[in-house]
Amino acid sequence: MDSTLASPAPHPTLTTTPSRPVVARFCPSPTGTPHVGMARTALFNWAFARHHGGTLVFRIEDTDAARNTEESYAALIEAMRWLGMDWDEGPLVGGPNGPYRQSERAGIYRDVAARLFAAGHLYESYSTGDEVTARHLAAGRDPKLGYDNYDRDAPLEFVKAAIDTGRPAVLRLRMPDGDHTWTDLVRGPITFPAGSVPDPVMVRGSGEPLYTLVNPVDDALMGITHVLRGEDLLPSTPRQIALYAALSDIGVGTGSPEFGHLPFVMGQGNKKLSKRDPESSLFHHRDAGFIREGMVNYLALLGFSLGDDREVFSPSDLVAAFDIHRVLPNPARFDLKKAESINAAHIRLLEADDFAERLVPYLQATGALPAEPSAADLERVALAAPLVQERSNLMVDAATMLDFLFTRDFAVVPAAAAKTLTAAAVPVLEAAITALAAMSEFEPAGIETALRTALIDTLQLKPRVAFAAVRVAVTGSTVSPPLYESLALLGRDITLERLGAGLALAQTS
RNA sequence: GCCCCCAUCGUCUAGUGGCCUAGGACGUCGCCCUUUCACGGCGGUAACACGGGUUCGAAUCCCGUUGGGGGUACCA
Repeated sequence: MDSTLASPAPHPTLTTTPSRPVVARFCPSPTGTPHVGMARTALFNWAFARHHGGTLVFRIEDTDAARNTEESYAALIEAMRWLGMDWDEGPLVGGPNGPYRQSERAGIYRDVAARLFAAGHLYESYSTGDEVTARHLAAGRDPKLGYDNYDRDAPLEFVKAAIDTGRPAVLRLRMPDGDHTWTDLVRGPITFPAGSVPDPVMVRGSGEPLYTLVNPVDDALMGITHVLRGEDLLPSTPRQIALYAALSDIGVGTGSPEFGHLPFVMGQGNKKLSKRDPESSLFHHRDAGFIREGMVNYLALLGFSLGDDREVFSPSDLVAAFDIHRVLPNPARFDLKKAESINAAHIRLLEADDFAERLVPYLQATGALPAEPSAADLERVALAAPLVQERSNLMVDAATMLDFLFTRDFAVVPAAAAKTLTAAAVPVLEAAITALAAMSEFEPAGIETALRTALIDTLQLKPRVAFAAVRVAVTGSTVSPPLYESLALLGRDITLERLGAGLALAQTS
């Protein structure tokens, strides 16, 4: 479904610097299970890099040893692979600027921090939060104001007293004077007024570097040209830009990348999709039956559109059309209904054998298929899959509808039995059994003829009444794939057996 | 409190001053097709937050208000 798209005019900064190839990055922290908002951020970086023929760096920000786990690191990789997003530098593939896990880069940060300090960009700060507040109060300022930059030129006695008590110093970045301004790729010009950004802490008293230092240092060292990230990081941009300038000054990197702040992905109400919410879990949706094309497509629609009225598109369509300047600045709600509808469209687009193949794990998850299905099992899946491909929004819908064909402990859904397998169904099932038992060859067209003759013509029943009883008795549910094909696939023996059991149920109702 | 961001149908969006009595999709409602469920088809419902400007003309530009969100850490 690739198609040629009229490309909108590229942004000036992207066309006037062709000598600077795009290097984007995706740098999650391995905490918890992959989040749909995180996946959307990864997707936009991936699409951006691929659209511009650039490089995608995948970096793991695991400096917080207390919160990071190997398990979620593995989940991150799995998520990227499932969605089909490849990377040019990072875990598993390596690259010229490794290592790509921050936990393995401690020496680099120590070195850079020392040089920044030596050059005067970082300074030692001894003030505690209480002291800062006390100074604000004494000066008649709002005590909620942030750090007051006091230690830039703290009196010698203050410093000596602090050292005497054994209090360690943190290292702060000396922010430049004047307004802090940049042109955001999705929001346009943004300005933080002079004095509104206090000198931020870069290195803890313990000597450990903070995210505020580590993230820009790696971006500089890895040659990142474009940073696309969540809008929660927007207020931290001024201090990052200041850091890039300081880094550039000591010979690390070549200045600031461009920034684009992506809108939040919201849940119900006006809240960010929380990590506690199952709807936020990428794998939850995969297990529920989203296919990667559907998930990628829906995620792309959260803040982006092609501009025409086309909403169903492939990952390669996305790459071809992606334009960071078309990304909307306002938050988008994750709407499961819409997501499922997009997913359904992609399921229908699948080749029949591809769909059958992807169905296997879902049939295994329900227990319909064994862990190692036989060739006959797979053959049966291939024959049955086309019956449900068009009627499934999610892969589990398909697996659920097909369960009656595979299950060994068949049982009619109680609600369906109560509704359909009543006394009125007795003559219907009796006639169906007689008609089907008399058939010579058990195939769909013949089954249709036999049932229509016996039930519609002879018993003078409405089709919806006649077939409902047969459907429930044989498939266990009022909802099923097309009836004649289903019976044929099940085979005559099992069909008659289930009709007999259904008849017994109806007689005792 | 202070700083920043955001604002078109319930939801995602199209829309970059006239093509807009605002288009599409999801949802929802009704009808058609139909052995169930889907698919498909037809039709309905429903929005430019508010107030001022600028302009011959504003959903589109500017200002303000209101509302929502984020930040304000020796978390990331």
